[in-house]
Amino acid sequence: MAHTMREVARRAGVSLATVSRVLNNTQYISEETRQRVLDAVREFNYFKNVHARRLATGRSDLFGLVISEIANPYFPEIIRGYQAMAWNRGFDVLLCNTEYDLERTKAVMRKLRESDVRGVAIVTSSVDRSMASELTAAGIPVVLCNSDPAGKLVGNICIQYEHGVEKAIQHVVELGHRRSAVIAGPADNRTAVTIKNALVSGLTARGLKPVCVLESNYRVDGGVSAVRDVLSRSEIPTVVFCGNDLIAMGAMSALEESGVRVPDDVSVIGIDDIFFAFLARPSLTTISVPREQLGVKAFEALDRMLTLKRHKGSNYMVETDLVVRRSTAPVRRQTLRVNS
Amino acid sequence: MAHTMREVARRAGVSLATVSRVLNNTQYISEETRQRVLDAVREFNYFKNVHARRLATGRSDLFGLVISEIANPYFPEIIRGYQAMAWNRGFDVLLCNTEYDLERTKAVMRKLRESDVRGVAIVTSSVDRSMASELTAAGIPVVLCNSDPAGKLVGNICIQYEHGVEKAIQHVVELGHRRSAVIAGPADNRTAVTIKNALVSGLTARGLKPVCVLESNYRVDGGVSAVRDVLSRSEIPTVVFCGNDLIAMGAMSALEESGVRVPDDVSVIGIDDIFFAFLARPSLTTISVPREQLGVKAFEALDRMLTLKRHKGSNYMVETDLVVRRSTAPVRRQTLRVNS
DNA sequence: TTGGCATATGAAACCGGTTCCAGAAACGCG
DNA sequence: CGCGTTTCTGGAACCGGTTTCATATGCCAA
Repeated sequence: MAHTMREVARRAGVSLATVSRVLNNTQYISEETRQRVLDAVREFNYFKNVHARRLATGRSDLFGLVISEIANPYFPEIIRGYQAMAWNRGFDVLLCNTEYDLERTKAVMRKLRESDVRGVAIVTSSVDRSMASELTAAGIPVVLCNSDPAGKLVGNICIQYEHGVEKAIQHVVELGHRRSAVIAGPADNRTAVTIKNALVSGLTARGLKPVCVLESNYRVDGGVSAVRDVLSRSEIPTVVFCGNDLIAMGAMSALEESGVRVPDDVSVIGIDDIFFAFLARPSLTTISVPREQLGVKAFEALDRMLTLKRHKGSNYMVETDLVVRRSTAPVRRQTLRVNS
Repeated sequence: MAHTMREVARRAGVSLATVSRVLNNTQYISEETRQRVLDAVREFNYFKNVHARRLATGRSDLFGLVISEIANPYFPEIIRGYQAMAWNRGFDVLLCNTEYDLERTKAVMRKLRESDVRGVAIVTSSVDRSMASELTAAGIPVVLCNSDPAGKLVGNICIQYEHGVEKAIQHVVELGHRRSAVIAGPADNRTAVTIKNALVSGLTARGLKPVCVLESNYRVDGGVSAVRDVLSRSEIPTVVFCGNDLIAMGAMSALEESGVRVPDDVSVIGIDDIFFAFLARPSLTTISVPREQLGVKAFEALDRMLTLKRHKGSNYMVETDLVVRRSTAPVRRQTLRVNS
């Protein structure tokens, strides 16, 4: 077992309280005593026990971050932004993934409460507000993503897909496209629905009403099978809007596999601008979401709620934008022929 | 503030100890008392405080995992494997990233000690053994990756690159290649050096001595600039071995940009088989590393050391294999011409 | 009837820190 | 010189649980 503060105190010939004061830089401590204590600390290679400290202070220097799965390339930048903020302020991050599983999500909420974290950012829409209320009920501030407006102990960060979507539509209109398709994310996902609606209404408003709107999972294989579906129909679109970049990559693969060239025959647009979007071939035109900034904002939102005496949350927003790469091109006039 | 066990005890009309017993399923407790306590718990929506529990038991139900950066696509699967093991056994994971920064790394080690985690897996070679010794000195078992042989409180998991490398070389030999190049990872990275040596000696042994061996960072841009270097030389290789998949992707980009076709003119081989390797165009031939399994093994190694009375660590290994995709092809006879 | 054991519960010590309160020493000022 | 401050330190309560030890009851065998 490691050394305790008592041992250090005894070694330095001072009281427990004094050691604590030296280590926390509080109160008046004579330079001489400080040195004696620090020497003893060094000698024992002493470390404070976080758990004891947390218990004693009643505060936990921990912030929670809830994502759905680490393997999803959407999250890394969010984590990084959030974690950087926390670390810089001397806090730690408890990273939890729901794995899209309800039981697991409940366990996560429980864990967060037990650890009495100072605040929790939930950046996946696989957790709905009612689950979060368990945290707020315990007085823990929460910030959500694309959820309902903020309230007591609840902040909300809205990703403004509209602007990016608008620019994307503008882009394809300029390229002369007339027939579009939408491959949205899962229908039970708040964000996916928001995006789908933004796309469909935006396209319709510009006279580009999609020839089909499909639902899919948020993974590559979802994009693959959705494209097969699209290609099996009578009317083939010249541009496909995808609910995220993974779907878009699956879509591109499947298109190429069927002998449809991207972007010559069909243009593809994704959402998120994940790290690999620019490495795809052709590199992916996509609506970028400032994810690192999202992580930063999420932390700030929590920090703010904690300092305010009335723990009223606020609404924040982050903007999206279009990143034009090589997966979009002008329409070709002739009709498309698809391989068997 | 949340409710405490004392309040629950008072509400249920029992003692503190009894509540603890009910909640931990220890000792003899009458069914009637149990129910009364559970009712009170439900009524207050009571949660135990982890910190208090940890302090009281002296154990921390936490395992540490040290990586270099979350944004690196090498890590997600490792994290997932490790975390899954921990969760299934009722443990939590404290995820720490060094960001390749020495100060930060020290802070991480400190943090891990303070949190008195049960064990730590260090799966990045940016942390050397001497840093880890701070943990073992405190009696915390550690498992490393591609490090020195195991010892007291130290386990080691070796990724057997040799087999995968051997198969990769076999593969390119069969394709008729004669001139190779190696773009290795950073020279100050243990693993990168191991791989480089395996490649160079393997290639040399098969009469394919590389025309050049470059060092690079482990990122895409590293691959890009390394390829520029390669192409500026008099002798152009027909196959390029890369230290990881990101380098390989950068290499492919840079090659295509210079008008060199992959795999027609030059074949490219990566290492790791990250998620995006199969999405690259052309899809990347690569030496796969079973990363999820690595995470699982790392946890098992720690678990084992903890149960053994003598905390002697063991050596483990995980195998690599070649995944042939589209970035490798038979050599073409004619000489390659490079764009300006 | 009594001794012994299993069952059920409470009182209190303890984990390793923080912090309040009090007291001592040193200092400044009238 | 005496008194109020400021500086420095120790004692002890406390955070919220776990766990040991002691006690009480019920039951069965001797």
